[in-house]
Amino acid sequence: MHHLFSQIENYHPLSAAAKEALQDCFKKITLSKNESLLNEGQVCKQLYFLEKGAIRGFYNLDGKEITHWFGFENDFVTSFHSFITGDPAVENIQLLEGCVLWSISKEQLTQLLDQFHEIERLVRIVYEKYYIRLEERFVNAQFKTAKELYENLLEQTPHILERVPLGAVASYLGISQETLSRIRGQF
Amino acid sequence: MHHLFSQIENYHPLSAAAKEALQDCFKKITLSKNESLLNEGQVCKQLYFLEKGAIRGFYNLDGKEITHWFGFENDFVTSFHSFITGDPAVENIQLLEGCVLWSISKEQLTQLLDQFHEIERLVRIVYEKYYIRLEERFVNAQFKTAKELYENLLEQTPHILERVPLGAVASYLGISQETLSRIRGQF
DNA sequence: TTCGTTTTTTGACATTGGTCAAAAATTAAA
DNA sequence: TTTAATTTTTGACCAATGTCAAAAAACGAA
Repeated sequence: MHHLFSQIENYHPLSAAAKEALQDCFKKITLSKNESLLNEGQVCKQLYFLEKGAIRGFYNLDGKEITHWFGFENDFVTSFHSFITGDPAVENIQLLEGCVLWSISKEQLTQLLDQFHEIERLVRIVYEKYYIRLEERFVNAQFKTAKELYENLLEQTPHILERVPLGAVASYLGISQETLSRIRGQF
Repeated sequence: MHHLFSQIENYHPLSAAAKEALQDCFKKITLSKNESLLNEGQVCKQLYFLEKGAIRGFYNLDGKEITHWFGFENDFVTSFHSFITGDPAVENIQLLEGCVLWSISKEQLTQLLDQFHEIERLVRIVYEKYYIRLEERFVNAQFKTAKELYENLLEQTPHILERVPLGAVASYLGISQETLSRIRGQF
């Protein structure tokens, strides 16, 4: 809990009242490797904070699993589209390692957003960071060769290569596993 | 102004007080084709609402202009990274057509966010929509052939093809202009 | 440890899409 | 109009990367 709040206050400091209200909502969850947080077709009603472990989001395309994001320590994790719109998710969320998570429901969060301007602000600021992150990833992806993508990954997020099976990394980069394996062999 | 507010209230309804405060901040701007809203290296201090016209954001890569987004009627437009972080922008914003815009400064917006919880909420909700849009574009882009990208564009945003020079569309899709031209010839 | 499963690597080959250069078509300006 | 500038198309060629199949390596469970 401590950890969660120190991260939250990294984004935006909160009053004691807001903190208390948040504390009452977040529930601790411990799950082990390969378990699922969400399966496609389900509506994602929870937002998670990942205290420890690794997670991936993936969808199915022509019988292949395409991993389109990873979550690690201190990431907020959810199936964003589904969480916001209430539509069934097209993606699955699965643990790559045993994880410690904190969970809050959309309902609870909605109430807190009504009650506390400062929590609305917190969320707004979190969104800004995540938007920028996504934008950077997007711009970085286009017009790069497979080799450049690999080098970027090595530089910017080497932990992904250390903690995630190669197949998932390849689809994350948008290249085939064979190509990634060959590139990697060159180093 | 009318128009701007009817769009804003589409995202989130506002009290009379909040509306008034917003009205005092937004300034109308009219610019003509090929003019720039922002050049790379400048800090983007304005958020724009595009009432009429078309805009593109592009950056330079190996001497080529890569258009990575378009703005059309009813879009909010800014160099997001720069606007949020205060860093110099890596991108340029240029008019593809004569435009009518409404402009608000970051300073003004920050004040309004302090004063009105409901404006903070408005912004939060706008972010959600734009995040989802970007996410969809990203997922749609990866693992598609050039032809599929073109077909998607035809289906989902045909106005882009009608109002934007081919070179800009090609880089937006992440393919070469020649390839786009050839694909287009097949139809 | 050993067997079976999963993951990663390697090889051969096909294909998409990039590049460069020039021609054609379109648009804008004089 | 006529000319100049810009945009789009076409052709020839080639490099990067995907696919399929099989071998090798790594991992896990009994």
